[in-house]
Amino acid sequence: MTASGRRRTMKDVAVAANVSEMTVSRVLRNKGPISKKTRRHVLQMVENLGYVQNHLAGSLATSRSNQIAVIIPSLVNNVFTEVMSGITVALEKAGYNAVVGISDYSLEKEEALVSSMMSWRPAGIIVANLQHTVKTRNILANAGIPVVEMMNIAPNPIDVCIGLDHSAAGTAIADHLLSKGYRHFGYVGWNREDRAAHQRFQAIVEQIGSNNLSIVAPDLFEAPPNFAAGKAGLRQLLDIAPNLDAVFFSNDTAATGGMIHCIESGIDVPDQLAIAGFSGLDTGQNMPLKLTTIKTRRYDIGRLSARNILNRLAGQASDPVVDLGFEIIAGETS
Amino acid sequence: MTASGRRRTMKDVAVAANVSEMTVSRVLRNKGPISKKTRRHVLQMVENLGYVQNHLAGSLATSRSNQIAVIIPSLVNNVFTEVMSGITVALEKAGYNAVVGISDYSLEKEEALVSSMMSWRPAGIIVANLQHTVKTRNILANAGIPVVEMMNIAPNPIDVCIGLDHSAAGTAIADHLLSKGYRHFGYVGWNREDRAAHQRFQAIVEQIGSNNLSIVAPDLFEAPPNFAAGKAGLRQLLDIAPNLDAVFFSNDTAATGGMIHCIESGIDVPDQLAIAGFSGLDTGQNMPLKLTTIKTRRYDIGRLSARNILNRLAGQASDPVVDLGFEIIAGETS
DNA sequence: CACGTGATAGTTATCGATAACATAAAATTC
DNA sequence: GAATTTTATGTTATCGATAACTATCACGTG
Repeated sequence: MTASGRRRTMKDVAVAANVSEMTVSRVLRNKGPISKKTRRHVLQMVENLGYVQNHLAGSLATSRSNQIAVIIPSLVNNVFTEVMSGITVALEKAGYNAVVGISDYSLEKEEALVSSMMSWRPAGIIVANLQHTVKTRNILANAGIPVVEMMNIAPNPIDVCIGLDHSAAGTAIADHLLSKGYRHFGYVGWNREDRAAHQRFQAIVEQIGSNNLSIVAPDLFEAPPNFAAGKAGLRQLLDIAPNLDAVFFSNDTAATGGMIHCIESGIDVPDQLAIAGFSGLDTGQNMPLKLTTIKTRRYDIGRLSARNILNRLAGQASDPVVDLGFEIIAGETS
Repeated sequence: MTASGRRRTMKDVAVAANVSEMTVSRVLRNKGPISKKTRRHVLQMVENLGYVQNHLAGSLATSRSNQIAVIIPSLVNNVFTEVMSGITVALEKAGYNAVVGISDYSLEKEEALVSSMMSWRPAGIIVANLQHTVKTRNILANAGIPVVEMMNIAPNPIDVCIGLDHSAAGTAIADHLLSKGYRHFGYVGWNREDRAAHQRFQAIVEQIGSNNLSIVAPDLFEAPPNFAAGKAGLRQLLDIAPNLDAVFFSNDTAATGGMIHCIESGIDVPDQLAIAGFSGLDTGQNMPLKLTTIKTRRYDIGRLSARNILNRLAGQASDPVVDLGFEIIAGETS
């Protein structure tokens, strides 16, 4: 069917169909008036020649593209996978593509990625969190395209932010365990570069402090703890502080690992030790004991971030701050 | 710092630096001889103006880009996240970007994605698996860029394939359980659209059949089972066939769910029921009982797929078939 | 000291599309 | 049936860079 050889251009199609390039362009973009007959004929030639449009040229001419840049800290973290799913599904429906970069929780890498991606003149850009280098912020602020900072919210986003209030989430989960009567708290997590986790942690510490209690929070990891790290982390934490009666984990996956540690070590949950996570992942809700956690709307954060950009590209206005909230799941581990 | 207003072009920089556009271009690409002084000066102006190169124009002129298209079936599946990590890390090092599309295990969506992504003239393309529509295959075969089909291998890839032999993997895991003396087999999984899973399943069925034994494999799911589905799936399977002594899961996540079901239901693993997964994910290896499974080199598949493309772009040749193999993990669940 | 040689910088044509304007043919109006 | 829209198509200039070629200039050499 498609012949090999030199790359086909619009001209090839035009010649084959005996029309001008402009007509081909119009047919392919469904723009302007084209007779049914011409359209059919042109499309036939496109098919015959196996012609694929060159969006580089098109975008250069229109200075418009259907690519949306997305920069997230990690793909290993289940949370961002769900966010990404939301984004790609929403974009796909509108005929847009996501160009993904992984910053690995490094603001410097993020800066490099933003810079590099900008050079492709994306139609919009989605970044995670609100903390960026000065240069990143500068580029984004002057990009002239819709920017969404997702996951977290704050009063003054660069452009628009969509997510939840992590401080409030931290306070809420701390309150929950406090109200259940726990008094000896521990924390297993990582928040050196993960600003949102850090915010939650700070809120937890503060809330517990305001009840004149304290929390044991050793610096255990170099990255957000996964299942294995959560499991090992709880063991280490209990070595340091054996008399804890409740432990916060910085995410559900680590908390699930913690639960497994308890099962293995014969620690009774929640009577001997309460466990709380963050995210509300499926896995935690399907453990023998339903995990106490905070459910966030990850998929929706992705979906709405994408939609927000598409809407603004279509001329709609947007609130600068979109709070999708969160929900306490009072599980069986507390 | 960066002024707002009209987008800067290379010309703006050229004028500001009092040199030709070509000189600016040379400085920015580190190409051709440029005096130290001019280079410094030009870079200063770039900085001052906050100029960001327009790769659309550049790529159009050179018909070369630093974007690699990647199409995977799913992001929710942990396997592909690790693959993606491998890809992005490898690409990043070389200054390339990944453009990701999710096919959702649909060959039609894959076709649409391939078509759409090709229009951006990526430097290379990575797709998952070996099964594609005729049109997809056609486009890829005539794309004139390096193509990698990853995850699975077969004798005649479109261009290059990198992965493992799923039939052999199926045979191996079946052999393992057979050698342990299990005789009443069940299967929890999904393989309607997931060709690789289907291959493994077929090999399992065949191997078991050749020992004059059979396997109970109801059609339970609409998508690859996750943790919750694995858990529920095992329950359903045991309802149908209570006397099984060994169950294969199509992936580790589902198998882990199955283990949880056993813990909850007081089913003794492995004495009463053996469990086997596929992938060798971290989680399965950190359960109270180490999961019996097949370990695949997911990260490496991604990494090497990306490297393969980069190498070929640099003129190196490549074997058409790269088998990264697999490894049986004889865990404690069998 | 005239001349080749390498280092540095500039010119012109081009990549493949689309915007904006111009034109031709068909349909409508009076 | 001439005038006026409307519909369908073609022309030309342009988007922002780079390839390929050309033009300087400084410098050492026989």
